[in-house]
Amino acid sequence: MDDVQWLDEREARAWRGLQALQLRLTATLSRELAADSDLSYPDYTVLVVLTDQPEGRLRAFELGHELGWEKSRVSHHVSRMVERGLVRREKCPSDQRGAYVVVTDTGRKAIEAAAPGHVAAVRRHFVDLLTAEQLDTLAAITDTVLAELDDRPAAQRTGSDDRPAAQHTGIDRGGTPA
Amino acid sequence: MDDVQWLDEREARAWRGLQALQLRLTATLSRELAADSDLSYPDYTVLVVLTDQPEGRLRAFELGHELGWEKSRVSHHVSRMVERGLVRREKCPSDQRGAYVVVTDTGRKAIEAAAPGHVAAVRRHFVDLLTAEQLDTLAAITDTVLAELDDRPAAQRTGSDDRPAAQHTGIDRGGTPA
DNA sequence: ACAACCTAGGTGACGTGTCAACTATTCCCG
DNA sequence: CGGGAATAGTTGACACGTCACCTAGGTTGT
Repeated sequence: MDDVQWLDEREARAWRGLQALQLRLTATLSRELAADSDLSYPDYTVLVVLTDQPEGRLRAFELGHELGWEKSRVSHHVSRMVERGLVRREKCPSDQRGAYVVVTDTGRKAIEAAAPGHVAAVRRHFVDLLTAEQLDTLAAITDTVLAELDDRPAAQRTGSDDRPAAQHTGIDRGGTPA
Repeated sequence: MDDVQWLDEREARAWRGLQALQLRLTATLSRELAADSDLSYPDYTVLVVLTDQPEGRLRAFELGHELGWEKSRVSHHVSRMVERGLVRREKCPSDQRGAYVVVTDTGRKAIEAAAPGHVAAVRRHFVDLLTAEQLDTLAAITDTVLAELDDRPAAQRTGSDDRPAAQHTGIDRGGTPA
């Protein structure tokens, strides 16, 4: 039974590194975000997507699609955010099943206050440490892997099966923060 | 107040990609692992580290150190694994505060059964999709970023502050599974 | 029109993680 | 030796995520 192809040294280094990176980097970023704002990291990503919309609103399934979240995760997290006044739900006139998630003024203020610090943290701990070539290679890697994952639909994700697009920390320079 | 350095296109692509990758890849791997074994992904990583030890045992803080986990996470997770018979706790004779975490026969059988499939999944969804150059670049990236994170100790981690080493899926070819 | 099916969303239970606080031991230094 | 500081580990409260399941509303085909 032992014709298993274990990872060789090069493969293991990359794989272990990726896992450690994920663990430590997201922990650090979410801790720093929590320390100087009232937002958790998931809160932040939701608000980024919503404030990117012209009306500050999105159907729940579209939000889930942007974030790559399952619908139940969207629902649970939106409920928590509603309790804290960051977003509110509105019913959808054209589809009686539907629900809009709308950013409130409180939510807008919160992300505007948090964004500069968070982007700085992303730079400090990640982006600014890498060369342009490394960034491009990383993007190529993620494209490859995500493309393969999208072939196999992978359980109940909201929306159809192209990969999530948002989750940024603010792309454009000089627009609204996030 | 708007002298914030937002991310440019190249930076945003890499950063978004990394986040999406992390989300989708870990979700897929842990779902597949759960589907064809009785182990969660955290269970698996704990058992990998323990079964790498000659005696199948490690002090709790060493385990946390290997995994990059905080001590309370170690404690909580070990408690859950004890309930399911995968590991047990033993007291440490040389340090009265201490506790060993020891893999049980059940635990050993579980990881031996799970490892081949999991390694195959890591290959299928990740390692085998990338070139040697991409793997090396990725390892370089993670080394750089983790080195920076280790400078700023980052809250209560178990043990000292060099970065976690294990979390592999089996490095050597032909050794024990894991 | 009607049944079968699909889609949008919510819910409850439960596993997972973090933080803060606490106990118990050990270390270290005057 | 004695007392403060560091270390090892646990615990409880709570945020986060997933799964399985449920409801209700739309869609499609005959």
